[in-house]
Amino acid sequence: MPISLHNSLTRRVEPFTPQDPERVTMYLCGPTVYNYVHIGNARGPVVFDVLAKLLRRHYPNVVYARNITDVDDKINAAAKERGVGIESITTRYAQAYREDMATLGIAPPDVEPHATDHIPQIIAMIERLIAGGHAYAAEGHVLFEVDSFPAYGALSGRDPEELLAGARVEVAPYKKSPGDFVLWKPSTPDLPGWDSPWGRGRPGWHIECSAMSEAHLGETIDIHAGGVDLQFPHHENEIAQSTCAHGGKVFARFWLHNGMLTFSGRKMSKSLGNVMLVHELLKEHPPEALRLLLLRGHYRQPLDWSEGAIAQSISTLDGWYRVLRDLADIEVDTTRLPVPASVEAALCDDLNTPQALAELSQLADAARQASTLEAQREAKAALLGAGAVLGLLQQDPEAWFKQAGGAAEVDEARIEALLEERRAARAAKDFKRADAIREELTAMGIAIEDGAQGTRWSVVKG
RNA sequence: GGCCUGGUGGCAGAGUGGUCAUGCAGCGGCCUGCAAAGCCGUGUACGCCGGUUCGAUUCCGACCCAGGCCUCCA
Repeated sequence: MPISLHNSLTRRVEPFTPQDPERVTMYLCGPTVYNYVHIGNARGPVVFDVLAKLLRRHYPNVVYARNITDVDDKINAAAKERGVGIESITTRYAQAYREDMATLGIAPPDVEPHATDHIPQIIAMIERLIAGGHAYAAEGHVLFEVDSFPAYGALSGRDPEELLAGARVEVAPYKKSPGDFVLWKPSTPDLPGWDSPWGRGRPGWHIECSAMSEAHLGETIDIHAGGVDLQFPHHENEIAQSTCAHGGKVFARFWLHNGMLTFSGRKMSKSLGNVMLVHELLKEHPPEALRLLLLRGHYRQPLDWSEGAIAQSISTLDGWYRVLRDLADIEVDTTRLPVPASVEAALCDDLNTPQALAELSQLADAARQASTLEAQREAKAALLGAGAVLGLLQQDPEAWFKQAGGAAEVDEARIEALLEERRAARAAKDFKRADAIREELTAMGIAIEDGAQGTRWSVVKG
């Protein structure tokens, strides 16, 4: 089934055909590593992880790059504030980012370029831009000359003239035009810097992504993804830089933008101070529920984060894992899981994950009702296959039910002892005692179910 | 002010020019020692006003409201 994706360049859903089916390329703007990331920062990585998984089922070779920005004024500020070196900040938070992403079930990208490993490429690209008349040096800075690129503003639907009128920021005196942006800026001795034709300095933010995607994916890439808040100016600037550095070649054929995560209806952002750190959320909630929550809305729509939504996601996963637990003895070949057609169709339609999740619920119903061994095997494989492409349902059902919400400990021995005592009480028809034990377990945060296969327990998650 | 999204049942959230979204919660029943789970059944949903149409939640226009971007931002 062909994949269709909404392309921000045309504002339409278009059939996706790669430039080279033997090498499909995708780039996602990664984090600036100066602190832990918040859950809003994880939305893009999660939805585009699903896209990467989908693409890999359609094409033999997908190269997915997600960068690490490890040179930035915010990093410098954080290092100074804490009285530590730049590298101790970037190393620490890059590692924390990898861990957070992995815990959310996000597969590592094929390439994870670091900006500081690409300084020669950045300098070379800037030199090309200057040579081509698209950039100029001024007072130790190098600036991109927006007027040299007539298509500037096409992605975000902006008229360059109006942009200048709307500029809220004081315009630096060395700029030829207010819209010009920094490619290279000078560093003082206390700041990280590299020797360059323009003196010791450091790169601007936008040029990093252009240089890194060129280095690893080539001059024209198939898909460039990121949050919609990066559409302007970051992505617009990337297009300007890369197109001009590549003699007018198309930079990215498809631009995908995910909507913002909101909290009480407001964009979750560091500057508003309404952020929920992934690092903190993982202490209290099962990671899979957080991932599911991020996939419950269409990626281009805003999605509101709330405790209630987490609880709903947990309930949903409880239901699905209950089915898988009942089918635990059914053997399926997990190395070749099929993606059910209904789920495939939903995802191929501009990554409609809410629809895919609705289909997953149907598959769970079907699996629950399967009666013959063959039907059960098929239904379980379908459920696991659907889960695999979404990055869900991949753990042992028992592990799901027995894990605490976050880092809390579960005293299994004590639970088993109480359940054994309750079993004896029920056998003796001492229901008063049996119910008292159940209440005790409830107080411990343990729920139980009496079924045909005996009594099962699970941790009540928050 | 400019540009761009979106307003769907108690909540979340897809979708469609004319019979069903789906999930969570609720209600009734079956099952159960009682629960839980499961099963069966259950709800005058599509911001407002016009227009096009045999028929509009779906297309068009105006309006109201919410959110995002306008060089920190996923």
